Amino acid sequence: MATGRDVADRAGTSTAVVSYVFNNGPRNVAPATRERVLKAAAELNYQPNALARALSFGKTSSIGLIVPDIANRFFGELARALEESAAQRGNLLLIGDSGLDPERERSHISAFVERRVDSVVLVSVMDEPDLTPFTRGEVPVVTLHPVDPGQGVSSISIDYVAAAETATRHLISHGYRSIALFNGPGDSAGSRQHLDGFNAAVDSSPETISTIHLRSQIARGHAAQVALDALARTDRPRAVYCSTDEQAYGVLFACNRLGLTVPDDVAVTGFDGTDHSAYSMPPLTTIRQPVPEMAERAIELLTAGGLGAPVHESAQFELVLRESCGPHEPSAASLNRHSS
Amino acid sequence: MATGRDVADRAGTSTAVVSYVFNNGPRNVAPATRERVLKAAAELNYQPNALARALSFGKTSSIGLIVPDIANRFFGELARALEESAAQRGNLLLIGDSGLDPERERSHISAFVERRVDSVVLVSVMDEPDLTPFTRGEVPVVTLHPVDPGQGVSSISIDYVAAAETATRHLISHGYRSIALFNGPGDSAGSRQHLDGFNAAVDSSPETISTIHLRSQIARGHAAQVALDALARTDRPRAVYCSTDEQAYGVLFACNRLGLTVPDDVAVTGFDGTDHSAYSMPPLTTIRQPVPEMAERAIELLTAGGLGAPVHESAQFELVLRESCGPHEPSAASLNRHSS
DNA sequence: CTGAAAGCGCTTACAG
DNA sequence: CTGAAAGCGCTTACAG
Repeated sequence: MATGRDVADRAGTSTAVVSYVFNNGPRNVAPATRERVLKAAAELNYQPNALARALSFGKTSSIGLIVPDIANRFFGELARALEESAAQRGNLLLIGDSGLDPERERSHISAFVERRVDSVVLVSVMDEPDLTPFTRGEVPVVTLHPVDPGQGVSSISIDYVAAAETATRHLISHGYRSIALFNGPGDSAGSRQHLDGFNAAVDSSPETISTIHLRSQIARGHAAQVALDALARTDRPRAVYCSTDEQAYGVLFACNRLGLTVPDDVAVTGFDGTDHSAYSMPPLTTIRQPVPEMAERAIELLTAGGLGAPVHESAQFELVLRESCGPHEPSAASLNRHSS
Repeated sequence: MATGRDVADRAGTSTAVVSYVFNNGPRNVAPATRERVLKAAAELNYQPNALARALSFGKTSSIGLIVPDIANRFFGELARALEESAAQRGNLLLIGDSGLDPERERSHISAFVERRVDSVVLVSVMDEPDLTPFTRGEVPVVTLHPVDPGQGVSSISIDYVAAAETATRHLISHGYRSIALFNGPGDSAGSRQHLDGFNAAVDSSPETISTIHLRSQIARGHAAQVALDALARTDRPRAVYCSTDEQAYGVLFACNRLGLTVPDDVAVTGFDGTDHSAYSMPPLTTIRQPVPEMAERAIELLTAGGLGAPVHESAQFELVLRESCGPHEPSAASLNRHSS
């Protein structure tokens, strides 16, 4: 591939001038010279080497994104939004998929710092990811979930506990007295937050609510299996709070297989609120995370320059009322928006 | 951040030696010296700069992937599979999302060649993407859809026409005589292939089949809208062949809204066959693309070294029989991936 | 086994 | 307005 040297030679000038014209600065170039350079570059199909540029310039104009599972719609929508916001500021978004594997996440973290991305957006698969490669590499990061303030990185996230409580309360307000918490796998910080919010709603209810706890992987198929078992029992719950939309789809599927009608036999709520939640059968009542806003804000923080003191911002979730919980009153709809 | 120079100084040696120990070659290093280097590196949190490394080494060990829409499950699964295959060979997969925008695709293409990825996997949003940046940058590329052989790049893809014909034939074999082709937007090469396969099946049928042509964006919501209009009519088709699973989900949703039962009132086939197709209501009969195999093969070609003559390989699709077309015979059922 | 030096392809003060 | 030169942080023949 042609280099700046080749272009300079052909244009009868120096590499400095080639650089000046390709960067519109920092020095002026005589119009005639600029023409010659452009012409030579075109003839040689010159494509500046971004590696060399970044090395001497000290910036790669790229932002890394690490997500647990890129095939999950929520992260797909997130990547799309981030990419858009990054592109608007002239940054390239590099997406790394951990495939739900901590080891792969770690390897992406070091790959990104070694490649000197300017900053990174992280959604970790771990409770306490090792962020030191970032901090000692001085690369600013914002996580999109709560993070220990001692880690020295920023975060933007909704209040999961409050959101879980809101959704559970909604179920209770429908009169359901037997509710399942359908949580994620393992004992992660995330699943604890769902549990806390769920319990808060149950405990503060004047009525007695009977609860059961179910868990499954996030994958739809696995959730369906677990739901199939749990809902086949005669003492099945009247409603189920799901910690992700994916799991809710699995529950919906299981109900359908068992001949159970949603919401008449079983009510269901989801969590995340990607646009597909409007097209499930029935459409899903769910907690919507404000993905575009979170993405925009994350990129804003990251491109604002320097790593100032870490900030921890909270984003507003929204309980989106649809059909999976039963009919709701018009007034209830507006009441339930923007809680917390 | 610490550099190799810093490490060398602290270890009382040269940068060459630092390089030798971090790369295990190409020269040997005395055990004692290696220890000192490792120790110094650890103390300084040394992270080799991959930019500089790539610049002098002439390889970035990274593969670019460009997809039309990363939020689409099919591309999500593809990215996951590619990432896996790439990682196994010590390569980082960089994912670029075009967001269905030709301009963004172009910008990713140049971004990737400027950053000197070693090779790229492309799924274009265009019929005839401009591949010259790749060819003149000498970066090997494989597209995952048919491509003009004159372009000088490789491709791996299923035979869309044959697949479309297979699915349509299946619909006809169920006895449906009024079939809609639910195609993608615009007059792309892709939609023409679906049309050709569809027509081939219809034309070769001994029975007369009445057909109508519908089109929508790939997005589920848009497909649902179009289906809602088309299926509300009294002369609605008895079956609909969809060019993607996403559109099929939209059709399923529309049927549900209209009180139509699938497959009793309307039969539906999808295309792509991501794992979610097993969990729609009802589970979707669809054409499955062998994503893991295609991904593995693509990475294999790309990492085999050098850009030999472009190859054009065809992958095997599979008609996965489920419930959205009506009951099928046991013999056919052996193809059924999911049973309930 | 180890080091000084050139080179990868850019950018940018510094002189002219 | 333009060029020679140093520097970004590595790797790797080439000498010792």
